[in-house]
Amino acid sequence: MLPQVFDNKKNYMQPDATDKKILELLQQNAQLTIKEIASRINLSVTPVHERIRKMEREGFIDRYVCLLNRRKLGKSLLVYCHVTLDKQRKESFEDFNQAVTGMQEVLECSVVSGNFDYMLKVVVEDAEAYNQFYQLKLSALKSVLHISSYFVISEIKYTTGIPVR
Amino acid sequence: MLPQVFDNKKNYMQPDATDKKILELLQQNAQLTIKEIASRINLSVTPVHERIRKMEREGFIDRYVCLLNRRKLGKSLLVYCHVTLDKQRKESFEDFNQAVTGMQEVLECSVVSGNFDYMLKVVVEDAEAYNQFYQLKLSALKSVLHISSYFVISEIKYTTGIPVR
DNA sequence: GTTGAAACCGGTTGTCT
DNA sequence: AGACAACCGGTTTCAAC
Repeated sequence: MLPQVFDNKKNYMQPDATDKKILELLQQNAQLTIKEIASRINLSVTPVHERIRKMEREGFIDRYVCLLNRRKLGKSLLVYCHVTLDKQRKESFEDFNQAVTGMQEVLECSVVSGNFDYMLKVVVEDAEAYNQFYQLKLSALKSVLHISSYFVISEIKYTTGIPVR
Repeated sequence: MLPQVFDNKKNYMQPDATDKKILELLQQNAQLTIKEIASRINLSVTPVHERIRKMEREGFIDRYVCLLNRRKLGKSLLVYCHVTLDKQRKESFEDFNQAVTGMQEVLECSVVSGNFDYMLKVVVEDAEAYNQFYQLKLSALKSVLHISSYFVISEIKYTTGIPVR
């Protein structure tokens, strides 16, 4: 008998071609009924249902959300920021991570390679609201040394769907 | 009687506080049943149902999607790119917009203010896959003059939920 | 993997307040 | 505009193939 470490194939399960088709459809429209998905990929409802549940259990499907129209809700301004931290302070990164996680205006925040430390994506009402955010929240953090702001003039493409082929 | 241009309040309908609570919940978890939402905001199912349908009709709710775990699906590398176009060529922007819209690796693409023209968010398998994308797809476009790539080392925050308060 | 059936539950609609 | 109840359709589970 093989030692346990070699006996766990099921933990490394990967979606097959059929699973990937299902994921593609759900990434575009999570409201599709199982019935509808089944008919599009020429299967019956039972296996489609089982595949979806399995992928949810295994963590391939993170969660289901609705996407709102930010303009309609008055959040017309999108800004990408480059942030550089003060490396002198040992706890800068932890402090900044925690602060940013709590800011509703910040949709995305990543540590990046290059001549600055963080890339942020920020959503606010307008230029004045961004000024408030910039002055009172972001640059107010002790860990922040420098910020560059890039205002979005036109959104060409936005999708949450990752390639699954 | 008022001229027609003043007689269209319904076209400028905005969500009230109850609507916004519903949107907040659906942004976090679109699988919540109407029943569950109703109980959380102390209403019965009928008004919740009507409010959701209205916001879908009016375009406040764009669509419902499922979010996948990109690492589990082998797309481990996230890259932000700054792209500068060749302004000599009149049709550069249209060409670039169209090309990028068709690239599955590009999740986000925006025209920005500043010392470059576009901000892109790209998802690929690994460094080698990014090299392929960079060499064969992005820098292969005639309209592209310059590209700077910023590799994501650590994703601190990612949400699709915009602030609705 | 398929079919069919059955139980269940949520969405949907109409009526009433 | 909200509550209540009845109906309909999809989900979920099961058995048998």
